[in-house]
Amino acid sequence: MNRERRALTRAGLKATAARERIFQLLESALPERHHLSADDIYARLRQSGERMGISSIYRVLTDLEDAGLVHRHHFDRHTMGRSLFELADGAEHDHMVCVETGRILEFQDPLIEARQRAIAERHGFEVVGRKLVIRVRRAGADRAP
Amino acid sequence: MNRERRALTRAGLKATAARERIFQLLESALPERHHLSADDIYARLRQSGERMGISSIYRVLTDLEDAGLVHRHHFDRHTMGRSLFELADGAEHDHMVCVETGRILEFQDPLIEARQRAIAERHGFEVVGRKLVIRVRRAGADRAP
DNA sequence: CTTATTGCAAAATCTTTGCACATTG
DNA sequence: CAATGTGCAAAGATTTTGCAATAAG
Repeated sequence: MNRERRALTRAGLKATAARERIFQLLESALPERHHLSADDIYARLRQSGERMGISSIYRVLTDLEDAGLVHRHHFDRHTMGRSLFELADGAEHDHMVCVETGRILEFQDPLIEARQRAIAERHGFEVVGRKLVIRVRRAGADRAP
Repeated sequence: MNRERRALTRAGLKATAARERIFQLLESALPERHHLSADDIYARLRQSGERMGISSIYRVLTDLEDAGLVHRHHFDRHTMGRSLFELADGAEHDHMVCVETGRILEFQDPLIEARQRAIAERHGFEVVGRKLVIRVRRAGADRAP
Protein backbone atom coordinates (compact mmCIF):
# COMPACT_ATOMS: atom_id res chain seq x y z
CA MET A 1 0.00 0.00 0.00
CA ASN A 2 1.47 3.30 -1.06
CA ARG A 3 2.13 6.44 0.83
CA GLU A 4 -1.04 8.21 -0.36
CA ARG A 5 -3.38 5.37 0.47
CA ARG A 6 -1.82 5.06 3.86
CA ALA A 7 -2.26 8.74 4.55
CA LEU A 8 -5.90 8.58 3.48
CA THR A 9 -6.66 5.56 5.56
CA ARG A 10 -4.87 6.95 8.57
CA ALA A 11 -7.03 10.06 8.21
CA GLY A 12 -10.15 7.94 8.24
CA LEU A 13 -10.98 8.25 4.57
CA LYS A 14 -11.62 5.47 2.12
CA ALA A 15 -8.65 5.17 -0.18
CA THR A 16 -10.40 5.73 -3.46
CA ALA A 17 -8.70 6.18 -6.80
CA ALA A 18 -9.80 9.79 -7.07
CA ARG A 19 -8.49 10.75 -3.67
CA GLU A 20 -5.23 8.99 -4.21
CA ARG A 21 -4.72 10.64 -7.56
CA ILE A 22 -5.46 14.16 -6.34
CA PHE A 23 -3.26 13.61 -3.35
CA GLN A 24 -0.47 12.59 -5.70
CA LEU A 25 -0.98 15.61 -7.89
CA LEU A 26 -0.72 17.91 -4.91
CA GLU A 27 2.36 16.08 -3.73
CA SER A 28 4.11 16.23 -7.05
CA ALA A 29 3.28 19.85 -7.82
CA LEU A 30 6.34 21.96 -8.36
CA PRO A 31 7.52 23.77 -5.25
CA GLU A 32 7.17 27.08 -7.05
CA ARG A 33 3.61 26.39 -7.97
CA HIS A 34 2.06 23.97 -5.60
CA HIS A 35 -1.06 25.94 -4.81
CA LEU A 36 -3.58 24.41 -7.14
CA SER A 37 -7.16 25.36 -7.86
CA ALA A 38 -9.81 22.75 -8.49
CA ASP A 39 -9.57 23.67 -12.12
CA ASP A 40 -5.79 23.31 -12.18
CA ILE A 41 -6.26 19.78 -11.01
CA TYR A 42 -8.97 19.14 -13.54
CA ALA A 43 -6.72 20.42 -16.32
CA ARG A 44 -3.68 18.43 -15.20
CA LEU A 45 -5.69 15.26 -15.10
CA ARG A 46 -7.00 15.84 -18.59
CA GLN A 47 -3.51 16.56 -19.83
CA SER A 48 -2.46 13.11 -18.77
CA GLY A 49 -5.48 11.62 -20.45
CA GLU A 50 -7.40 11.03 -17.24
CA ARG A 51 -10.87 12.27 -16.63
CA MET A 52 -12.51 13.26 -13.38
CA GLY A 53 -15.66 15.25 -12.83
CA ILE A 54 -14.99 18.72 -11.52
CA SER A 55 -17.57 18.13 -8.83
CA SER A 56 -15.68 15.09 -7.63
CA ILE A 57 -12.55 17.15 -7.48
CA TYR A 58 -14.28 19.66 -5.26
CA ARG A 59 -15.66 16.92 -3.10
CA VAL A 60 -12.32 15.21 -2.75
CA LEU A 61 -10.58 18.46 -1.90
CA THR A 62 -13.19 19.24 0.71
CA ASP A 63 -12.82 15.78 2.20
CA LEU A 64 -9.06 16.11 2.28
CA GLU A 65 -9.41 19.50 3.89
CA ASP A 66 -11.77 18.15 6.53
CA ALA A 67 -9.31 15.37 7.22
CA GLY A 68 -6.55 17.91 7.68
CA LEU A 69 -4.54 16.68 4.72
CA VAL A 70 -5.01 19.79 2.65
CA HIS A 71 -5.23 23.50 3.28
CA ARG A 72 -7.51 25.81 1.37
CA HIS A 73 -6.53 29.41 0.72
CA HIS A 74 -8.09 32.57 -0.61
CA PHE A 75 -5.10 34.69 -1.20
CA ASP A 76 -5.62 37.94 -2.87
CA ARG A 77 -7.01 39.88 -5.76
CA HIS A 78 -4.76 37.77 -7.94
CA THR A 79 -6.68 34.67 -7.06
CA MET A 80 -9.82 36.23 -5.70
CA GLY A 81 -12.96 34.26 -5.87
CA ARG A 82 -11.08 31.03 -6.33
CA SER A 83 -9.77 28.63 -3.77
CA LEU A 84 -6.24 27.33 -3.93
CA PHE A 85 -5.31 24.09 -2.27
CA GLU A 86 -2.03 22.75 -1.05
CA LEU A 87 -0.90 19.66 0.76
CA ALA A 88 -0.78 20.01 4.52
CA ASP A 89 2.32 17.93 4.95
CA GLY A 90 5.16 18.89 7.22
CA ALA A 91 5.23 22.00 9.33
CA GLU A 92 2.59 24.68 9.01
CA HIS A 93 3.85 27.68 7.19
CA ASP A 94 2.59 31.09 6.22
CA HIS A 95 2.51 32.98 2.97
CA MET A 96 3.75 36.15 1.43
CA VAL A 97 2.03 37.26 -1.75
CA CYS A 98 3.58 39.86 -4.00
CA VAL A 99 0.81 42.24 -4.94
CA GLU A 100 2.56 43.06 -8.20
CA THR A 101 3.43 39.66 -9.56
CA GLY A 102 1.13 37.38 -7.64
CA ARG A 103 4.15 35.32 -6.66
CA ILE A 104 3.66 33.33 -3.50
CA LEU A 105 6.50 32.74 -1.04
CA GLU A 106 6.25 30.61 2.01
CA PHE A 107 7.92 31.07 5.33
CA GLN A 108 7.84 29.74 8.78
CA ASP A 109 8.30 31.64 12.01
CA PRO A 110 8.13 29.95 15.39
CA LEU A 111 7.93 33.27 17.18
CA ILE A 112 4.78 34.32 15.33
CA GLU A 113 3.28 30.92 15.93
CA ALA A 114 3.99 30.97 19.64
CA ARG A 115 2.54 34.43 19.82
CA GLN A 116 -0.63 33.31 18.09
CA ARG A 117 -1.11 30.54 20.58
CA ALA A 118 -0.57 32.95 23.43
CA ILE A 119 -3.14 35.37 22.07
CA ALA A 120 -5.72 32.67 21.52
CA GLU A 121 -5.20 31.37 25.03
CA ARG A 122 -5.53 34.80 26.49
CA HIS A 123 -9.05 34.82 25.06
CA GLY A 124 -9.85 31.33 26.26
CA PHE A 125 -9.37 29.63 22.91
CA GLU A 126 -7.06 27.06 21.49
CA VAL A 127 -5.60 27.33 18.02
CA VAL A 128 -7.09 25.01 15.45
CA GLY A 129 -5.35 26.52 12.48
CA ARG A 130 -3.89 29.74 11.28
CA LYS A 131 -3.62 31.62 8.12
CA LEU A 132 -1.24 34.48 7.74
CA VAL A 133 -0.81 36.17 4.42
CA ILE A 134 1.50 39.12 4.13
CA ARG A 135 0.89 41.20 1.06
CA VAL A 136 4.20 42.55 -0.09
CA ARG A 137 5.90 44.47 -2.84
CA ARG A 138 9.51 44.52 -3.90
CA ALA A 139 11.24 46.97 -1.58
CA GLY A 140 11.96 50.30 -3.19
CA ALA A 141 9.32 49.85 -5.90
CA ASP A 142 7.53 53.06 -6.82
CA ARG A 143 4.30 53.68 -5.08
CA ALA A 144 2.89 55.89 -7.87
CA PRO A 145 0.40 54.23 -10.25
CA MET B 1 -18.68 68.74 4.43
CA ASN B 2 -18.99 65.66 6.59
CA ARG B 3 -16.46 63.16 7.74
CA GLU B 4 -17.28 60.59 5.09
CA ARG B 5 -17.13 62.97 2.16
CA ARG B 6 -13.86 64.31 3.42
CA ALA B 7 -12.39 60.83 3.69
CA LEU B 8 -13.54 60.02 0.17
CA THR B 9 -12.17 63.18 -1.32
CA ARG B 10 -8.91 62.84 0.52
CA ALA B 11 -8.61 59.35 -0.95
CA GLY B 12 -9.08 60.74 -4.42
CA LEU B 13 -12.64 59.54 -4.91
CA LYS B 14 -15.64 61.52 -5.94
CA ALA B 15 -17.90 61.97 -2.95
CA THR B 16 -21.02 60.37 -4.35
CA ALA B 17 -24.14 59.61 -2.39
CA ALA B 18 -23.65 55.85 -2.71
CA ARG B 19 -20.09 55.90 -1.48
CA GLU B 20 -20.93 58.19 1.39
CA ARG B 21 -23.83 55.98 2.44
CA ILE B 22 -21.88 52.73 2.33
CA PHE B 23 -19.05 54.34 4.20
CA GLN B 24 -21.52 55.41 6.87
CA LEU B 25 -23.01 51.95 7.10
CA LEU B 26 -19.59 50.44 7.63
CA GLU B 27 -18.80 53.08 10.20
CA SER B 28 -21.96 52.61 12.14
CA ALA B 29 -21.94 48.82 12.10
CA LEU B 30 -21.97 47.31 15.55
CA PRO B 31 -18.51 46.46 16.86
CA GLU B 32 -19.58 42.86 17.29
CA ARG B 33 -20.68 42.62 13.73
CA HIS B 34 -18.90 45.11 11.59
CA HIS B 35 -17.76 42.71 8.89
CA LEU B 36 -20.40 43.18 6.26
CA SER B 37 -20.95 41.39 3.00
CA ALA B 38 -22.19 43.21 -0.07
CA ASP B 39 -25.51 41.60 0.56
CA ASP B 40 -25.59 42.70 4.19
CA ILE B 41 -25.22 46.23 2.96
CA TYR B 42 -27.89 45.75 0.35
CA ALA B 43 -30.26 44.40 2.99
CA ARG B 44 -29.56 47.14 5.49
CA LEU B 45 -30.21 49.78 2.90
CA ARG B 46 -33.51 48.24 1.95
CA GLN B 47 -34.49 48.00 5.59
CA SER B 48 -34.19 51.74 5.86
CA GLY B 49 -36.22 52.18 2.73
CA GLU B 50 -33.26 53.02 0.54
CA ARG B 51 -32.47 51.24 -2.66
CA MET B 52 -29.10 50.66 -4.26
CA GLY B 53 -28.19 48.21 -6.98
CA ILE B 54 -26.11 45.31 -5.74
CA SER B 55 -23.68 45.93 -8.56
CA SER B 56 -23.15 49.47 -7.39
CA ILE B 57 -22.49 48.18 -3.92
CA TYR B 58 -19.80 45.90 -5.26
CA ARG B 59 -18.32 48.69 -7.31
CA VAL B 60 -18.30 51.07 -4.39
CA LEU B 61 -16.72 48.50 -2.10
CA THR B 62 -14.05 47.76 -4.65
CA ASP B 63 -13.36 51.46 -5.09
CA LEU B 64 -13.13 51.93 -1.34
CA GLU B 65 -10.82 48.97 -1.11
CA ASP B 66 -8.59 50.30 -3.85
CA ALA B 67 -8.48 53.60 -2.04
CA GLY B 68 -7.42 51.85 1.13
CA LEU B 69 -10.52 52.84 3.04
CA VAL B 70 -11.88 49.34 3.35
CA HIS B 71 -10.47 45.86 3.84
CA ARG B 72 -11.87 42.78 2.17
CA HIS B 73 -11.72 39.42 3.90
CA HIS B 74 -12.37 35.80 3.08
CA PHE B 75 -12.48 34.25 6.47
CA ASP B 76 -13.47 30.68 6.73
CA ARG B 77 -15.90 27.97 5.91
CA HIS B 78 -18.45 30.01 7.80
CA THR B 79 -18.22 32.77 5.26
CA MET B 80 -16.62 30.90 2.43
CA GLY B 81 -17.23 32.10 -1.01
CA ARG B 82 -18.31 35.46 0.22
CA SER B 83 -16.30 38.58 0.82
CA LEU B 84 -16.68 40.51 4.04
CA PHE B 85 -15.76 44.15 4.20
CA GLU B 86 -14.79 46.36 7.07
CA LEU B 87 -13.69 49.91 7.46
CA ALA B 88 -9.94 50.38 7.39
CA ASP B 89 -9.89 53.07 10.01
CA GLY B 90 -7.47 53.13 12.87
CA ALA B 91 -4.76 50.60 13.46
CA GLU B 92 -4.54 47.41 11.47
CA HIS B 93 -5.70 44.44 13.41
CA ASP B 94 -5.94 40.74 12.92
CA HIS B 95 -8.73 38.23 13.40
CA MET B 96 -9.57 35.14 15.32
CA VAL B 97 -12.45 33.08 14.01
CA CYS B 98 -14.13 30.46 16.16
CA VAL B 99 -14.57 27.41 13.98
CA GLU B 100 -17.57 26.35 16.00
CA THR B 101 -19.61 29.50 16.22
CA GLY B 102 -18.21 31.60 13.42
CA ARG B 103 -17.66 34.39 15.93
CA ILE B 104 -14.97 36.83 14.89
CA LEU B 105 -12.68 38.47 17.43
CA GLU B 106 -10.14 41.09 16.62
CA PHE B 107 -6.79 41.64 18.18
CA GLN B 108 -3.70 43.60 17.66
CA ASP B 109 -0.15 42.54 18.36
CA PRO B 110 2.81 44.78 17.70
CA LEU B 111 5.24 41.91 18.08
CA ILE B 112 3.65 39.90 15.30
CA GLU B 113 3.52 42.96 13.12
CA ALA B 114 7.16 43.79 13.65
CA ARG B 115 8.06 40.23 12.93
CA GLN B 116 6.12 40.29 9.69
CA ARG B 117 7.97 43.36 8.53
CA ALA B 118 11.27 41.75 9.41
CA ILE B 119 10.44 38.63 7.45
CA ALA B 120 9.32 40.56 4.40
CA GLU B 121 12.48 42.64 4.50
CA ARG B 122 14.63 39.57 4.78
CA HIS B 123 13.23 38.54 1.42
CA GLY B 124 13.66 41.96 -0.12
CA PHE B 125 10.04 43.00 0.16
CA GLU B 126 8.13 45.66 1.97
CA VAL B 127 4.79 45.00 3.62
CA VAL B 128 1.78 46.38 1.80
CA GLY B 129 -0.81 44.69 3.93
CA ARG B 130 -1.28 41.68 6.08
CA LYS B 131 -4.02 39.29 6.90
CA LEU B 132 -3.76 36.97 9.83
CA VAL B 133 -6.66 34.78 10.74
CA ILE B 134 -6.33 32.37 13.60
CA ARG B 135 -8.90 29.65 13.56
CA VAL B 136 -9.73 28.80 17.14
CA ARG B 137 -12.02 26.76 19.31
CA ARG B 138 -13.04 27.24 22.90
CA ALA B 139 -10.26 25.73 24.98
CA GLY B 140 -11.15 22.38 26.46
CA ALA B 141 -13.88 21.69 23.92
CA ASP B 142 -14.10 18.05 22.90
CA ARG B 143 -12.22 17.13 19.80
CA ALA B 144 -14.46 14.14 19.01
CA PRO B 145 -17.16 14.66 16.37
C1' DC C 1 -23.03 -6.88 0.35
C1' DT C 2 -23.69 -2.23 2.37
C1' DT C 3 -22.23 2.14 2.49
C1' DA C 4 -19.58 5.69 0.68
C1' DT C 5 -18.05 7.89 -3.56
C1' DT C 6 -18.25 9.48 -8.38
C1' DG C 7 -20.17 11.53 -12.80
C1' DC C 8 -23.15 14.29 -15.08
C1' DA C 9 -25.96 17.94 -15.64
C1' DA C 10 -28.37 21.32 -13.51
C1' DA C 11 -28.65 24.76 -9.85
C1' DA C 12 -26.92 28.03 -6.60
C1' DT C 13 -23.97 31.60 -5.18
C1' DC C 14 -21.44 35.54 -5.47
C1' DT C 15 -19.45 38.97 -8.40
C1' DT C 16 -18.68 41.46 -12.71
C1' DT C 17 -20.07 43.77 -17.13
C1' DG C 18 -22.57 46.43 -20.87
C1' DC C 19 -25.06 50.17 -21.75
C1' DA C 20 -28.27 54.01 -21.04
C1' DC C 21 -29.18 57.43 -17.64
C1' DA C 22 -27.97 60.33 -13.69
C1' DT C 23 -24.74 62.75 -10.84
C1' DT C 24 -20.46 65.10 -9.58
C1' DG C 25 -16.77 68.53 -9.86
C1' DC D 1 -20.35 70.51 -19.58
C1' DA D 2 -17.12 66.63 -19.39
C1' DA D 3 -16.09 62.90 -16.85
C1' DT D 4 -17.59 59.45 -13.49
C1' DG D 5 -20.67 56.79 -11.22
C1' DT D 6 -25.12 54.10 -10.93
C1' DG D 7 -29.13 50.89 -12.10
C1' DC D 8 -30.76 47.07 -14.33
C1' DA D 9 -30.58 42.97 -16.37
C1' DA D 10 -27.80 39.68 -18.15
C1' DA D 11 -23.45 37.19 -18.23
C1' DG D 12 -19.45 34.98 -15.79
C1' DA D 13 -17.10 32.17 -12.68
C1' DT D 14 -16.68 29.11 -9.11
C1' DT D 15 -18.63 25.83 -6.21
C1' DT D 16 -22.50 22.80 -4.71
C1' DT D 17 -26.35 19.35 -5.23
C1' DG D 18 -29.55 15.54 -6.82
C1' DC D 19 -29.62 11.15 -8.38
C1' DA D 20 -28.30 6.97 -10.69
C1' DA D 21 -24.29 4.21 -11.45
C1' DT D 22 -19.82 2.44 -9.39
C1' DA D 23 -16.34 1.20 -6.30
C1' DA D 24 -14.49 0.24 -1.61
C1' DG D 25 -14.02 -2.34 2.81
